[in-house]
Amino acid sequence: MARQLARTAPLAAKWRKLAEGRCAEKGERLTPARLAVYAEMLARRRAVSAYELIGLLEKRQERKIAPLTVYRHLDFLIRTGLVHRLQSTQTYLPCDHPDQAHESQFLLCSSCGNVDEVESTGLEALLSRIADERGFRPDNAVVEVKGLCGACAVEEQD
Amino acid sequence: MARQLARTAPLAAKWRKLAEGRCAEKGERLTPARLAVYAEMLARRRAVSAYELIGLLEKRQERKIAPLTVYRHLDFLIRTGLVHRLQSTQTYLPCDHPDQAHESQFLLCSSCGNVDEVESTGLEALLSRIADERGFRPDNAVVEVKGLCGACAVEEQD
DNA sequence: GAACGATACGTTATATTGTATCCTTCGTTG
DNA sequence: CAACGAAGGATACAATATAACGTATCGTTC
Repeated sequence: MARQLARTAPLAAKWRKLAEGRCAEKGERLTPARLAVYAEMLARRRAVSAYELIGLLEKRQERKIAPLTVYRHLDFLIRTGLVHRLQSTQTYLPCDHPDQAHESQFLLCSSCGNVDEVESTGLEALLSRIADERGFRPDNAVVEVKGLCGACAVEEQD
Repeated sequence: MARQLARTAPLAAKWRKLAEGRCAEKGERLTPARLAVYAEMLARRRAVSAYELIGLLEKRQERKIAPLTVYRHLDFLIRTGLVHRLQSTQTYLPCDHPDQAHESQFLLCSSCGNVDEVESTGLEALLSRIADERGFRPDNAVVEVKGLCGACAVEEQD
């Protein structure tokens, strides 16, 4: 197992602490395999598909990894709020707001692929109100805006 | 071709007119095959997956239909605003607001599967503002709220 | 109406994303 | 350490979506 640990992407203490904290809160176990997947995602800091992630992990660990394995780890990471799934691109992104669990909204740049995670309580409130008016009891909301990020919008003007 | 037309789901004049109007606006062609897919979707009036739709069409037309065919028709229907794609369930739903093109938000019931299409200009405005504050130039927004519809929420109380 | 370009359609194969099943391993707890 | 439940692994497969290529159809222009 020491070998496997040695082949995990470097993980800043900040993120490790965060993961430990979340697991403690939710009564989940933070295993090396789970941590390895999280570390790999943090090493990229961008949205990756599940299969991209498999490739990255296989390369780092020099062994085959079954899709199901990664999907289970992703489930875990999403359950604990450490990772978000972007529905409109079927990709996964480590949460960028370590402070506390929350609902997020995302701005996806269709040019450079960058994703900006934002948190608007105003938007959440409005969504709640809209649901409420229709007798709908909301559980969770997917809000993903596609467009051009600031940098790419500027470039395009030229 | 008469055979194929005969095996198209019935399509109320209202929806046919709508499709014709949208095509005229956008310079698209409204072919029998496209209309058949639209009619099939309207006959269900609920969100269906692409492969469900293939099955329905194959049954009605008594012949094999390649996935790509249906995906192309779906592209067309989405382009013309006649159909929405629900990102969080990878399903497709005929638009329920025939008046004019628009951005929609969706309330998806996780119990009965019903989808309520709503249109909130307030929400759109807020999303624009959030994007604008970050220099993001929005193109289109995915807003999909999962939860329990009124009817299912009541049932669950028992 | 013949020729042409653009759009739509069909077929085959394949890529991508995600699950089912079954068994093994690990960690805790008594 | 025995027993139990959670986590991990292997194999197979299901579901969703696209690539590449050729053919047919439509609309225009001559």
